[in-house]
Amino acid sequence: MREVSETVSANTQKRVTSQDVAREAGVARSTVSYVLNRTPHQTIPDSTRKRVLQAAERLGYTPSSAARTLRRGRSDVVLCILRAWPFGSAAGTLLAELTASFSERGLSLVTHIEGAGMKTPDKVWQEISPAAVLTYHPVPRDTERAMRSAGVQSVVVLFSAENETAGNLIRPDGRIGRMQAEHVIAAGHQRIGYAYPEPPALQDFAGPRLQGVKTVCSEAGLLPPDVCTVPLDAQSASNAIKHWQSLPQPVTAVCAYNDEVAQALIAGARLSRVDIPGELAIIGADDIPTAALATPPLTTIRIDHISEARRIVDTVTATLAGKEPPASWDTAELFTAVIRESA
Amino acid sequence: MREVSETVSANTQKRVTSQDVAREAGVARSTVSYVLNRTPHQTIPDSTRKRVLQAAERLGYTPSSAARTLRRGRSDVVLCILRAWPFGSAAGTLLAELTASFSERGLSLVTHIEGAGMKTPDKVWQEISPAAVLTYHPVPRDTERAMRSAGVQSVVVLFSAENETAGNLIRPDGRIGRMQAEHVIAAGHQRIGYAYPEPPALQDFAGPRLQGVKTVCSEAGLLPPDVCTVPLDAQSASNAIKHWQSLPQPVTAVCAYNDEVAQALIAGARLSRVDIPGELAIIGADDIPTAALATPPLTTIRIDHISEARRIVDTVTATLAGKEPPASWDTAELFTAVIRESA
DNA sequence: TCCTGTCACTGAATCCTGTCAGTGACACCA
DNA sequence: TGGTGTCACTGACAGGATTCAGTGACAGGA
Repeated sequence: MREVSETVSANTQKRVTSQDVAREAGVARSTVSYVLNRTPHQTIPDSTRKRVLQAAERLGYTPSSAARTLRRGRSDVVLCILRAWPFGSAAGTLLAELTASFSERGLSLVTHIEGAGMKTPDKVWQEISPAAVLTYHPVPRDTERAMRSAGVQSVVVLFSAENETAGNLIRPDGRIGRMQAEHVIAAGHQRIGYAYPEPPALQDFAGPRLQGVKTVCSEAGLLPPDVCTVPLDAQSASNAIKHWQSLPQPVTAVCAYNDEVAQALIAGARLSRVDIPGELAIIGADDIPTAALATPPLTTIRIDHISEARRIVDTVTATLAGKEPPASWDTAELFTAVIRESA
Repeated sequence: MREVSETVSANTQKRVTSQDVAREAGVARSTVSYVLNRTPHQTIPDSTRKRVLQAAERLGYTPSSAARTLRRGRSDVVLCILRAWPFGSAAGTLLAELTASFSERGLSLVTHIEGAGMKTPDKVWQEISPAAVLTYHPVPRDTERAMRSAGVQSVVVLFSAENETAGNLIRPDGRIGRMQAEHVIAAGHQRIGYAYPEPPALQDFAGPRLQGVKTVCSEAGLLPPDVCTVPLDAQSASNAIKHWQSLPQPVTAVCAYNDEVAQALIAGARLSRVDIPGELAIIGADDIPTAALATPPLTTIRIDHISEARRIVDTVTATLAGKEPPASWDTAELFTAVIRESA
């Protein structure tokens, strides 16, 4: 009883507004606003400024983001929408880097992970009217229009074959496939396999990587890579390996979509007593923390999330300022081959 | 030149307001509001309702979240604040489950991953005035007060020794440690080691788990577990294993903070040619996707993120409704031991 | 002395929505 | 015929911050 009423009264507490601060400092609301926002071309003597600042501090004033957003027509929030794909620690580090870079520009980043089995694609963007939306998957034309008319100024699609229009920033993941293939071909392998991930949500990522491998194979005059979908369990991986070894011209090196798939392959190889890298070379991608801990340690392609984040932030801020976003990626600093023992 | 001006004009496009919809449908603005919100006790004939709905559709009307939030005094957004710890796929699945559960209750979840090396702890919560804030780390008293006075109605701390006050929901991770220890003791082990994670951000999680192991050891009349901090590389893990084996009464089973640490131990064991589970049993926690793929497959404690999400959502919605949140967790359905080969 | 310009500040309009208090029109009952 | 009640809808205000267009006081120049 008592606790309930306490909770209620706590909820009922009035908000401290700039009006209250103005009263406390003995000035008009507008003056408070000018002081707090350091509005240019408004001359405020230090004495007044200090009075206002102290009053705000004393009352614990927090400006209402809703009111400010309403007035200014846009917020300082950037929304990143992620599909509920099984993402690993790579996403975590990228998000942390993005947050840091955006906050240097006065923007704050929030992420929305789409729900698992949701009926309607939800519309968080209309709940928080962000200044910009970032997605890692294609956005339908009319959804984009709806976002725009809801006040979103910049919609940046990070991955998608479809949305390759101006303002969008497609990470050149084909380059990852290229580097994988180049590495194993340089090591003397002549027939290459590709381990494709199972979850459909990963399509947009896997497609370009596979394409890179294909391109290199054809440039080198080799047969195209033999593609197997490899779910994350040892038995399936073992089957894939058997398939590759039973081909007329057997596969001796496999490029895996990412390090998790690569680790599945390692587990599968152990099951069928196939030696890695002796009988089969395996190269992963992403360089997740456990890649170095595998048996044998995984050769992989590392993605530099710091420079990735920087480029994304540059694009968004340019678009918000109405400028033309900068050109494309500096691939050289984005991807690095990490050579360990598996290939 | 042309492109810039196009961008600008695109930005300048007017927002479609409920006023526009009203004009289009030939009714008053309030009527539009009543129709769109299905306000109870307002009788609107179907003909008018349809006219309004169609007008809204035709104009592509999206209500301004800022104005609505301003008016109602609170938004329907729940903000989850995460430290930039190196989180794995466990966090991803939990977040997806949370999103789905919240959206059933009409709330949308966004996540803020705190930046890597940021000077001031940033204040996203005052950028989006959420209805509730969820954190996985302790919140200072005055920060909580500031949130409350900024309109946040419910602050729920999911993990913390300090914030064990009403309304907070502390996941009983001690139970995970208990289950790990009980499993290896039941298998006959007499001396237990604990592999503690290195990143300081993981303290709040690791502490309770370790405590659970300690409790079980003392209940069973064994020596307390020997604790080593194990960074995620094979060499460090190998050193830890050597240390455990050199003790007067050597450790024969290790409980690892999580599966990643456990995988590091496996890699370390391979380096020093220690057989698992023959010479050393290892049990992890979290059951991440690669746990089943390790060599040998990892015995671990799985966390049921679906029931975890449900409980969290129940707590938040109860608090928002002014009711007393439900009692504590149903541990039995939350954690399950997954027995594989490593212990 | 009068005019102009800067300083320091204020009043009011604006952004868009939710909601309360009405208001005609019409039906129903006595 | 007069009174009551529901229906279907409208007008106006509130919510908090930003910002434009002033305004009174004072200094400086002619």
